[in-house]
Amino acid sequence: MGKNKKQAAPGEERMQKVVSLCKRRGYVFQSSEIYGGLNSCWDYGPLGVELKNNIKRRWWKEMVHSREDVVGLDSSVLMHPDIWKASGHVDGFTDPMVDCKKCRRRFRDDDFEGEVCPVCGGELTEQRQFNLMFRTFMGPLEDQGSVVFLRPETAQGIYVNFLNVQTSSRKKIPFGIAQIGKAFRNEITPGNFIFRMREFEQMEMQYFIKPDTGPEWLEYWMEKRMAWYVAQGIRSDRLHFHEHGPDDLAHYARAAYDIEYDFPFGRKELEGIHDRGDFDLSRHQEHSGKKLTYIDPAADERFIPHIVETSAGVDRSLLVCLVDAYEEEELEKDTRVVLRLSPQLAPIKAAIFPLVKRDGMPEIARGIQEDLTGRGMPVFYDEGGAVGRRYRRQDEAGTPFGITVDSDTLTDQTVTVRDRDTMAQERVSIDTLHEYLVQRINSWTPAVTNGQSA
RNA sequence: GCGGGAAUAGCUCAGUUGGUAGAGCAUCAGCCUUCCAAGCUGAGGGUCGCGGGUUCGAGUCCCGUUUCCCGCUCCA
Repeated sequence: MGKNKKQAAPGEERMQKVVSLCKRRGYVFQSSEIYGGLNSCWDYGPLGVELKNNIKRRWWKEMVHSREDVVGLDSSVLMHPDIWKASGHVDGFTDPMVDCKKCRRRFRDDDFEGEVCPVCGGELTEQRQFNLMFRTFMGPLEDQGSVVFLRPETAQGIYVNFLNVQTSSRKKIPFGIAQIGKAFRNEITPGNFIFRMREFEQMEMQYFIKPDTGPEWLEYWMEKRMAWYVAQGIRSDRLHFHEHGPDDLAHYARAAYDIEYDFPFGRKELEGIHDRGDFDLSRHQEHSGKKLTYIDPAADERFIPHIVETSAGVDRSLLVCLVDAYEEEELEKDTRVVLRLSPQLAPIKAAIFPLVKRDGMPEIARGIQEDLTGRGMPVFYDEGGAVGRRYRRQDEAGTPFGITVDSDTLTDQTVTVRDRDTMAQERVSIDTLHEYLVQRINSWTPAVTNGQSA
């Protein structure tokens, strides 16, 4: 127990430890740090970018490559300003707000009528506009006619390309369009590390369906998306569905479920799965004047498709991976900090150590490193300090396998492969090492969670 | 945006009533070591978040500002 240390709530403390580890090991740095930092912006370090890319790659593989009914898209961040009128973002994202000077509460101006605070009766500030979209200018002239917005979501880029994609890919309904990309929101209150940032990345899939088949597809995608998180190794007992009630249902949605996770700072949204009906395409048809009708001559059908979307945050997924994987394991002599990332997501797949720096062990270890690297496997070589210490460093970084060259290697050409999670060792022949590791990584399945959160 | 707390080496922190910075760990270079942190020797690294002010002198006092954390609003 510390002396005058602030009493941190257990969750808060755990969160700080993850943030600290992120910086120490090169997962996440604060943006513009040497200039004092920039609020709500974070940079991904060498390990962070690997983890992030792995998450995106696995999402894409599941949502696009492993299906014949979903194709990809990469639309631009800057789009025609009218798109945001059609989408409702110009109105919906511009909230008139007032604050109570007495009790400090904040209200949407349209939440109530009157001159005083509905809670305490105190005096209110003047109405202020909060536009959650970032504005900038297209071209060198900064006048009203050149205003464009940084997209606050990637979905609209999909909707406005619906016909392009559908006709060029010759997809028939039902089919989906997937996209991964940055989005920007001037959040009133960012925070909780990378949970709510003003610049963030989304993984979205818009699934176009026949009218009024929303409920069944909603159910289908809810199940798929939940299973995806579990397959990435996230503890299922920390994942939950949350149904939006009539009050918190967005303007575009007919029905909406969130996948939520029990973060150290509370149960928060990870991904939204929404039945958007025909809201989006109807609105764009109306605003653009272009017919956005799906036509199937064979079936003699024409209609504006309905949409079920799955909209996930890349950064939030990454945070969940880290928070979920972080564990402090009490051993006899010390505490082991281990990041139990799925081997498929782990930035470094294996670390290679010579047990001692002599008898040619470093040379053999270097040879193994070169071989694995040459085959495209991210590995790490380390010969500094005692081997136990080197194992621990990799435990923190989430590296699933430790390969050690010892004196037996000199005679029988085998190495030990040490498992991050169990610390158990196995002897493997060097010439089958790559195959062995690939097999271990690909065959990995999440452990069954026992319902007990740490 | 409002209220509360914080900011000193990469990390965790110490710094007495204001006298111009220290520890452990980490890093690097050696040495030693046959498998799970904390063996030995040495080295590098800080204009104490930033900007003002008070003072002969500010990490220490005052003001402003930025950032982070905790509460109120949002939702990927």
